[in-house]
Amino acid sequence: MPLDGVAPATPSVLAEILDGGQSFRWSPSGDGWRGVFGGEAVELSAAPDGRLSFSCLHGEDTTATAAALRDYLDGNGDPLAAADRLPHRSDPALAAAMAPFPGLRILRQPFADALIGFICSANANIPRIKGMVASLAERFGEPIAPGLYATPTWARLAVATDEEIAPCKLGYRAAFIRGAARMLVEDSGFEARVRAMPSAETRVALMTLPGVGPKVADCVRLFGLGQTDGFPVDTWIRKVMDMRYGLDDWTNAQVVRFATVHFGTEAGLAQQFLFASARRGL
DNA sequence: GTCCAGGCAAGCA
DNA sequence: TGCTTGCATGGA
Repeated sequence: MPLDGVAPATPSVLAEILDGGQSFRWSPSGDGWRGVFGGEAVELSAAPDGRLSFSCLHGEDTTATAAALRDYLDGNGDPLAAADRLPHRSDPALAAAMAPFPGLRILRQPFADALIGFICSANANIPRIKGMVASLAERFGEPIAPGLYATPTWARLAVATDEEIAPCKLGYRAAFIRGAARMLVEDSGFEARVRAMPSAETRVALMTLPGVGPKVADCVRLFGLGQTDGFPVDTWIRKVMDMRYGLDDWTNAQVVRFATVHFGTEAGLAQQFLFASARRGL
């Protein structure tokens, strides 16, 4: 059925939104996508003109799923207006990166989805991250539709045994996931507290979790907490900033500061345009 | 077989 | 504060 109240996205832009490295929970299905966020499982597709439609893969209450999906896709935001607030008029490299992806937006993922995904992301490529996240969900999450499993709870992950978690092939990330889960179970107010913090404090607080350094903290801020000024610097962004902005001899911390000043409150969206563009070799 | 991957933590200068 | 190294493993 139609998904109202969400800015349009062409099929190629929808693909970049869902499967471009923000979330690791979507896979191609027919002419659209099938995926999970939190405890929702849906199919989602875009018409050539950008109109979105979806179907709920579980339960009866399609209205609640539509509302959740609208929020996930930033239905209250205006991606074109947000993009226009970026300094594309004076920044040709940014303008070139933006052109292929009109309507690209930052997903508003559940905190746990972002934290689990990006702890797993350390030193792994996107296909592998998707495998790790799917494996964790299948093993520790509740089944919600055929072949689809909800994001595991912290409580369940906190008590995962070595034997249980080994088949997920997380490598050294297994200790990070379990350690973070234990901290979040121990401190049940953590998420609400960091949500109420200013960006800089949120970043420091997130970095107290095992497996969360500056880059993962910025990913969680941006994708899981709606802090749009987050500017994660990974290997791809590092290359872009070196080549296009001449920052070769800057540290990552300096690059983050540059991006915050140059791109402003929508720095995260700029980052996503640059990331998408770089990864496609544009 | 080699290189790389949406890095982090620990050790050290 | 900033640099170096080790880390588990699979994808390309």
